[in-house]
Amino acid sequence: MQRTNFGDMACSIARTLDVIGEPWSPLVLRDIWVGMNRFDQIQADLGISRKVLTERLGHLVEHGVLEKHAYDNRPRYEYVLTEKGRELVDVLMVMVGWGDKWLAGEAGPPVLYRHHACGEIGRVDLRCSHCGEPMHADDIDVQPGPGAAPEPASAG
Amino acid sequence: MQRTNFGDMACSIARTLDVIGEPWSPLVLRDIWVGMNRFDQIQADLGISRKVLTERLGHLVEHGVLEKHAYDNRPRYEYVLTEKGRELVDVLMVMVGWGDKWLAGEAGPPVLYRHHACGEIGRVDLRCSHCGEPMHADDIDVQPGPGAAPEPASAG
DNA sequence: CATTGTGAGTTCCCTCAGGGAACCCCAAAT
DNA sequence: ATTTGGGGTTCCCTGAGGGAACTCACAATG
Repeated sequence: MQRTNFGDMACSIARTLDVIGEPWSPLVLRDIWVGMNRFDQIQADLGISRKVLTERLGHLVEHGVLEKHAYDNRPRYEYVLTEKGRELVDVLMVMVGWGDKWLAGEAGPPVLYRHHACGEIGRVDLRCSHCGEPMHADDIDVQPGPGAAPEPASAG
Repeated sequence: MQRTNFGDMACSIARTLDVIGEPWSPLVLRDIWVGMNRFDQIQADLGISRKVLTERLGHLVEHGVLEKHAYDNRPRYEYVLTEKGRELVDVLMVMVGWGDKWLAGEAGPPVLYRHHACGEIGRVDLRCSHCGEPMHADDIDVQPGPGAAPEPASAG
């Protein structure tokens, strides 16, 4: 719906929302991430309208997050994550972490992550790329970068 | 448009989207995070309709992400992040990281983060809570957790 | 050959959410 | 008494999402 164009704002959050901010887009991405690569699979899993799914897949392909590959002589396609798309999954993983902690309730988290490197169940943790210490909202100061908007303050 | 209710899905992504998935919500959160705590400030900064801003602030308060505080004898309020809300900012920080890398272009990132712990400009990095090694989409296997849905596989 | 099946969309109508602008309420300040 | 300003409401209009039916290209089947 998003009539306002977020992509033009000098803010990486708004720009990212321009790519996956529309309703259903993150869930479409999730499905493809976990191996549901075909139109009807995703449609059935999410219960999304076919019209909207068509629109979302097109949008994600257009933005280079997905690629559409033919897998048959017939007109059959599957959608796969690009490198850009796989890195976008980072955002989903952090959403899962937050949802698990604050919204899962009694039942506990719906899924668990087994980390290849250590073989254990783990959660994702945010750390500073420079020093490796935890990095959260209160651990940083936000300051203008090279691509900051000229006058009206905006927050990246 | 009679949105499908994401909050009822057995998926922490969908549940998180139920809280901040609506258009504008992440940008409202961002504004409050960087210190724009008042209705008219946010409205002017984002160019959002006042009606929608009212609705979004109410929704975020209702879900415990924001608190509404009177700051005057007059009916004046400011919105502040709760602990739950501050942790939600993690999601925004990762969105910023992705947007900076893939969408910022020539101009470079609109904002920079200075990390209190080390004093340096840093980005946020995802690591395994168990072993501390990098943790991204390809570094994990997803498996059902205690709160998984009974039959239809869901990923989240 | 005609029929059936299937994945991947299109098309159509209906309702409801977002945009925009005007309006309202309350408590200072003048 | 009137103005100002923050914090919303109310109104109408447009357009996006839901849902279901329809289409299209090809393969397999009888």
